[in-house]
Amino acid sequence: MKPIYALIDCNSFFCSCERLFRPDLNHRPVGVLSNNDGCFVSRTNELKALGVKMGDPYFKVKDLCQKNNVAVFSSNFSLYTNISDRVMSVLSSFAPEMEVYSVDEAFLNLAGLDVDLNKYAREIKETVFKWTGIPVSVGIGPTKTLAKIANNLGKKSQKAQGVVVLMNEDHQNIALERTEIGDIWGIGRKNSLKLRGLGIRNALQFKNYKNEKNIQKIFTKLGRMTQDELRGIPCFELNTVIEKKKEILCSRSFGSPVANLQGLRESIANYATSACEKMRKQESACAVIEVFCHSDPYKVGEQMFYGRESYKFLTPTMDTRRVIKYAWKVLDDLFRMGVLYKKAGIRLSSLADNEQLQASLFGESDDIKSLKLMRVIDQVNAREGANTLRSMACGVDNDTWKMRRDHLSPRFTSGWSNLPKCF
DNA sequence: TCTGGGGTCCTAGGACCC
DNA sequence: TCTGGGGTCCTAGGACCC
Repeated sequence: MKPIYALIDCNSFFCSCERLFRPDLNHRPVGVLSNNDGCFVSRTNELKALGVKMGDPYFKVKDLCQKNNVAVFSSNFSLYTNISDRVMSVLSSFAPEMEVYSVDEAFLNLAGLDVDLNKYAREIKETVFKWTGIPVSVGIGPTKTLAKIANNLGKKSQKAQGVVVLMNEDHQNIALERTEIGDIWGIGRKNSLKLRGLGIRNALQFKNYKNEKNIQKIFTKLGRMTQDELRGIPCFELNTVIEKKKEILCSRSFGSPVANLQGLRESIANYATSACEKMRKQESACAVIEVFCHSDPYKVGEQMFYGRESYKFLTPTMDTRRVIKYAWKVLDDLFRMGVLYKKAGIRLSSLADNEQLQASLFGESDDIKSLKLMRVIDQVNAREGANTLRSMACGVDNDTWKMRRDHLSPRFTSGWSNLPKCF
């Protein structure tokens, strides 16, 4: 049976989450900042109308925001994932198959359902809003890429009211003509420039471009598949099983620059700790770690320093202590006196299922005791709160490298003391 | 003063093997 | 002296996504 994809996308998701607990913000422009209060990662329509773009650094538009009474928030991911779970749970009742594509998007396969697609899409939208308070848009098409395009149009068009169905080719062609080449899912900045070089400006022209070999050559297999998807030929399937991550990365920019090795070591120990926690949660162990640190790439007139190096374990490990120990060795090699570091991070890769753990004849390996210890630490931290138990390597009371979150909303859904009060 | 973080996939090219 | 060629695996780097 041919698939019928519905893409459901939450409107201005992070902002909508903030508004849930602050209905007074419903008609005010709202924006949510990235970590470190760096740049905008979510904007409501009112904020977009003021000309603030995705990724705009906050400091550049601070005045504009103040003048226009914009409500600005630091990102509060525990709140957003909590709300996301609720939205996904509602969505899952509308089709037998669902792929959670990101924190604010999901694909459903509606094939085989005996419904009027337009009506059903509206029902999905209204139900999610009624049960969670989050506004969503729904786009429907025979391929994921067309569903994405339908969804985008639904968001933009007043008439559509957040719902667009693109199941017949005439409608598809009209939609594709209105879609700029860079707005197609999978066509980014670089590739849209190259396509413009071929005289292709919108999605319809891309669909009708006949030299497929050329497309394959310039834009690789993914570009070719995207072209077929525009033609209604499904190339990307629904991924209904949640797969284990193939690599786990944890990195942060520092609140203020770090010049000493101790500060870097503490930050890396913290990032390693949270990366390892994630890794154990999916029952994996890593064979390779990579540590990186660099200075501020935006500082003009200063030499940019970028260091990265990896370490390969003889046997995969899931022991935070072992990861920190070798991450520090790598870091000590990377460290240069006199560099002002702006960001550091660690990547765990070559992840294997932890059942495959085996003792090494040479060197260290995880033993039963260390596995048990890690389990206990994870359990305690799950119950008592993150970082209740942690390595001394993570440091105490050293705030220099920590990130800034000056506009954080209360933890409405994850801290009793922050429950909204009604009196 | 102030510019995010966490992922995936694809390809090219080198190393290595027979 | 003559110095192949195909397959596989790994890695780095690029591009993309949200």
